[in-house]
Amino acid sequence: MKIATYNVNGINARLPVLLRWLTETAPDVVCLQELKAPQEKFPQQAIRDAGYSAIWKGQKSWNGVAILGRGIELAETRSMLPGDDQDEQSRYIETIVNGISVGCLYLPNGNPVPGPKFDYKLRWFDRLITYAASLLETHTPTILAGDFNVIPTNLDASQPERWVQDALARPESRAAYDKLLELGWIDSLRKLSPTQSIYTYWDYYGYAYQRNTGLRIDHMLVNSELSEQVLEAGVDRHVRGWEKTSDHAPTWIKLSRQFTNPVG
DNA sequence: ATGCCCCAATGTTTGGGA
Repeated sequence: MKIATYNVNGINARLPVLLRWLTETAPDVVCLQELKAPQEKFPQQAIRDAGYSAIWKGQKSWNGVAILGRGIELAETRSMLPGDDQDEQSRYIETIVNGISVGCLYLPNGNPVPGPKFDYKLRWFDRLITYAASLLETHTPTILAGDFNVIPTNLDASQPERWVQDALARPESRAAYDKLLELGWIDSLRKLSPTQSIYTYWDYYGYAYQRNTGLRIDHMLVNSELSEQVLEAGVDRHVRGWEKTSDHAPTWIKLSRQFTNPVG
């Protein structure tokens, strides 16, 4: 079974790239971020025609998250992060599929620092830490996947010095990410590649992809019950080289468990 | 230090991204 996460940077602008990638790699479950579309503008039919059902939480212009399931209907278990009923930004959606709890998240960017956007990022992170701690108590195989907007260590940026003052690498952001790991969440890609520089994002400008000046900011955190089933983890970096592509590349893990759906 | 590029909106630019 393969689970992936992909910040598409506009679901409608990215539809041809998304469909091409789905057809090419046939992931079983896909977490999407940055739909940049209101609820009614999600391209449900095109995705269904490609063999995937979807649940999504849209928002006009910004944010927006979705989960796709290959040949299986998904039941939404949650569509916002607990802890702030006033939060109107669409940044979390969750389902349970094939016995795995799947949380799809788009953490705030937080720039500029300091400022209200950075404060919001840290508050959102605090809510995530609280909720993530409660998830561990269920002992259900669980994954939290998405764009965390955090460069966890200097190994995760090609030019770490450039990001020192940035919300993606600020000590407060890194400390919050570290807190998740201290709770027991496991960074799948880093566990399988402890010393390798792996990037999931490259700037549109400055030929960043061609120069491989990237960041690792999309993460797949698993609990111990799921970690023991992770066989492989990787990034489909070639997708970043396609026409009209996102600035992020799809990131995935392969599990030992079989994906059982009506289609097979 | 700044811009570069790209998206959505109802634009002839702006805000947001990272």
